[in-house]
Amino acid sequence: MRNDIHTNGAPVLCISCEARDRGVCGALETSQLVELSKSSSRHRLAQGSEVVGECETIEGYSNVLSGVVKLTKTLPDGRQQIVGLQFAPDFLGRPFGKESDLGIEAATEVLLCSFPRSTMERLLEQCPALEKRIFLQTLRELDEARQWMLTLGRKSASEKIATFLLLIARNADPTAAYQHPICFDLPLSRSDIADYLGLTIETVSRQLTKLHADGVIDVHNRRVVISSLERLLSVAGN
Amino acid sequence: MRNDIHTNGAPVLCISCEARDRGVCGALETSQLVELSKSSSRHRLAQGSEVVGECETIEGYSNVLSGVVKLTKTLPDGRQQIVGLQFAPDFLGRPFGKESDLGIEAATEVLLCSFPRSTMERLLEQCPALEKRIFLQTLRELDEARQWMLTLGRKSASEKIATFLLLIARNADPTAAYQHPICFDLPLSRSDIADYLGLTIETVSRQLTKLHADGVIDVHNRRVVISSLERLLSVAGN
DNA sequence: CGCGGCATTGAGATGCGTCAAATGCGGTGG
DNA sequence: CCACCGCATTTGACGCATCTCAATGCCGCG
Repeated sequence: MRNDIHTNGAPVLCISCEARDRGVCGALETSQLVELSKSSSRHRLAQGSEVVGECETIEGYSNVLSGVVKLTKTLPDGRQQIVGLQFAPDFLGRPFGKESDLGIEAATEVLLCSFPRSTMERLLEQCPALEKRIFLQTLRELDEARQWMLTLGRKSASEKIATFLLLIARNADPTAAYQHPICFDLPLSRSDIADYLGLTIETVSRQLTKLHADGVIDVHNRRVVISSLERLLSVAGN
Repeated sequence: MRNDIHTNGAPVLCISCEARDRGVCGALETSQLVELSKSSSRHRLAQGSEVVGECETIEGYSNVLSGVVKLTKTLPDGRQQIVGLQFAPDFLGRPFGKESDLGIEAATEVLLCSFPRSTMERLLEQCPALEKRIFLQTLRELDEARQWMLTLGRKSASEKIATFLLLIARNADPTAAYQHPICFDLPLSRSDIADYLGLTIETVSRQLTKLHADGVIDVHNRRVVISSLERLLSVAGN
C-alpha cells in the first residue's frame, strides 16, 4: 500500500473516494482506513441484479460509490413497494445483525465498495465515531422514510410525480441545481417509479405527459428537463 | 433517594418501571440511573395535547410509560399523515440535535418520564450502551416505517384496516395475544386511524362495519373483539 | 426485417373521496 | 330525571381519480 505524504497515507483507492469525506469512511483514522481497505473489494453490479434477497443475512457491508440502489418490500401476491433509494455515498448494510425483510436491488448499474462483516464489526467496536456516522445515516433514512409516508398516504398522483422529480433532481447533481433549466436522467424505469410512488406505470406515464402538456417539464424516455421549477414546486405541494 | 438492598439501589420510581428493563434505562448502571432520576420528572398529558410542535427544538427526552403517542406530518393545506405510533416503553426524542419536522401528540392520555437535554447528552457520552439502545430502537422504527410504507402504497382500504387492527392487537396486550377471542380498545379515534392509514374517516368506518358484517370482528365505539383471527390475517394479506 | 422490452395512449370499470344527512352517546343544565 | 346540545361516528348518494385491460408506438438487437 502506497503511502503518499499529501494524503496522510490513505490507501490509493480511497484518496478520491466520495465515501471518504461524505460517507462513513470519513469517521476512520488513516490507520483504520488502511486496515479496512485491505479487506475491501469493489463490485460492479448490472442493472436489476439483486444485492441480497429478502430475509437472507447480508454477507457484508458496502458503500454505494455510484448508481442507485433500491430497497423493496413485497406482498405475497407480488405487489411491490420501493421503501428507499440509496445514492452515493450511502452506506448499505445493517449493523447488529438481524437484517430486516428487505429486497436490495441495483436500480441502475451500481459500483459498490464492500467489506466483510467481521472486519466491519471489529472496527465498529474500536471506533465509536464510525458507529455514530452510521447512526446519523440511519436517522436520516428514518426522516426520509417518514417524509415519504406523507407522500404515499396523502398526496395525489400528480403531486407524487412532482415530488419524485424534485427528489431525483436534488440527488442527481447537487452542483447543477442552479443551472436553468435543470435537466437529468431518471435512474428508475417507469415500473420502478410506480413502485416507489404506490401507483401504476400507466398513471406515472399519464402524469408525466400531463406535466409536459402543462409546460412544466420536457420528457423523452428517461431524460427530463425541468422547464419551470417554480411550477413543479407548486405541483409538489410543499 | 432511597437505596433499597433488594433492588441494588435503584431509585424507587424506577424499580417497577417498564423502561428499566425493556426501555432505554435498561442500559444504565445503577449509579447512572440514580443520577438520571434526580433530574427526571413525570408528566401526565391529556389526550390531544402536543408534546412538541413541528420544527421546534424538543426541550428534552422522554420515555413513554403509558398511553400512545402519535408522530405526524402535515402538508401546508392541512392534510395530515401519522408516520409513527409510540407505545410504552418507547423512547421519545432525537439524539444529536436537529429534530426533524415532526408533530408529536398524545393520542390517548399519556404518562411520560422526561429528562433534560443536558443530562441525557452527558449520559450518552459516558455510556455507549445507552447510545446503542437508542440506535437499536431507531433501527426498529425504520423497519416499522418501511413496513408501513408498503401498507400505505400498495394495500387496499380493507387490507389497511385489517393490518391496523392486528398492529394494535399485538401492542395492546402481548400477554393477552393467546386469549380467544382477542379483544382490546382502540387507542385512536376514527380520524387518527384515517390519518394513519391514508384514508378518510368515512372509509375507515365503512371498512370496520364491513369486517363486522363479514363476521370477522365486533366493534362498538372503540371496543374491538376479533372473532376470527384467521380471517383477519387473511384480509390483511401478509 | 422481425422480435421483445419498455413506454404511451385509450376506453371502461371501480374503489375511494366528497358532501350531506342521520344516528348515537356523553355531558350539562333546567 | 329528562331535554337539549355538541361531537364522534355511521350511512347514503354521487363523482372522480386511479386502476385495469387492451392496443399501439418506439427502439435496440439479433
